[in-house]
Amino acid sequence: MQNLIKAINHYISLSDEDINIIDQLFVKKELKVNDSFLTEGGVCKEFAYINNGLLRHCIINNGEEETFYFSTEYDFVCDYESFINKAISKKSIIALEDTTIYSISYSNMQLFYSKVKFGERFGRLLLEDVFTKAINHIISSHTDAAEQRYLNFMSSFSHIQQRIPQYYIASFVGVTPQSLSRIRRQLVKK
Amino acid sequence: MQNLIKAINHYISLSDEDINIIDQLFVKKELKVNDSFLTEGGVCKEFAYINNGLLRHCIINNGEEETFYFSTEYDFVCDYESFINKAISKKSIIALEDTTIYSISYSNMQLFYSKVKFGERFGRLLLEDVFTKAINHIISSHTDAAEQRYLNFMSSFSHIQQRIPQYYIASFVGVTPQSLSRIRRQLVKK
DNA sequence: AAAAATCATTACCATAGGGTAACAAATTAT
DNA sequence: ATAATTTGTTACCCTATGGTAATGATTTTT
Repeated sequence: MQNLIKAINHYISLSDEDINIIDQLFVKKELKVNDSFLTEGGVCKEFAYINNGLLRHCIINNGEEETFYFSTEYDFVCDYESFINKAISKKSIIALEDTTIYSISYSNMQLFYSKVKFGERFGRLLLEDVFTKAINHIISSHTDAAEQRYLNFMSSFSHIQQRIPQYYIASFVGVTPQSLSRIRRQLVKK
Repeated sequence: MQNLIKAINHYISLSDEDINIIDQLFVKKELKVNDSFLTEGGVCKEFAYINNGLLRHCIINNGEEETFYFSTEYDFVCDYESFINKAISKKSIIALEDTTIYSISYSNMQLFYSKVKFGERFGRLLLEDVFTKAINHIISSHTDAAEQRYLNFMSSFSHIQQRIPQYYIASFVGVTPQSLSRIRRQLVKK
């Protein structure tokens, strides 16, 4: 729970009372490899902090599963669209490694916003961060060719890059594993 | 100012006092065609609501200008990354039409968050909306071929589609104007 | 350890989209 | 109205990436 407190504290300052509240609202959960945090067709019922482990966000398109994001230790994870609107999600979030999370339900999250002194501000600041990353991701995928997108991935996710199989990286980069392999070969040449 | 109040009121309920505050914090501004709301290399010093008009978000890459978003009447507009961190922006936001905005400075925005009763919540809820759209955009550009991305554009921006030149649409879709022309021809055939 | 399964690489051909250029259509300026 | 400029379309060739298949390499299972 220490890490979670630290992560929230990064955005807002927490009183002892706030910490107590957080302690009561979040629940520790364990995911084994291949367990789902969220499954396509269900509703995302929790917002979570990853204490350790690695998750993969994917979506099925024309029967093809595409990986579009990775979340790892010290990240917050959620399908906001589904969580916020209690809407059916098209996404799945699946453990690539055994993962420990601190999870909070929707209703508890609302309590967090109202009871923690700067709770709303935390929500806003966290979203500002993730939104900013999302925009940069959009621009990169708009602007950059596959090789550069791969390099972008390698620098954005340098800390977890060795823990992810090539074919998921290929999917994230938006190419086939064959193309990624070719791109990697060309990069070695240089 | 009526429209702005309505737009904020969509997310949070506003007291008369709140409305008074908003009235004092936002400033009406006019942009002529080709005027910039934000210029590359500068800092985004304002967050704004578009009362009427049309803006184009772009970024320069290898000397090539790429359009990656459009904002129009009833939208909020800002380069969050720059605004929040007072950081140099790589983006420009330029008027495609004469545009009227209600603008608020960074420091006034902080006053908004603290003085308007549910100000922080407004910030969070608005970001939840824009973030959700961003994610869907990422997934679409990840998943869909050019023709489908064009169709997605046509449905997401159906209300303003006729007001935007083809070459900006092509850029948004991520193809050359020649390719877009080809795609459009093929769609007509069908 | 051997066999099976999974993952990564390479090769070959097919195709979507880029680049250049020419032209056509539409808009703007004179 | 005419000329000039800007925007959109078409054609041609080229390149990056996809798809299929075969082969190696690695990991997992027995």
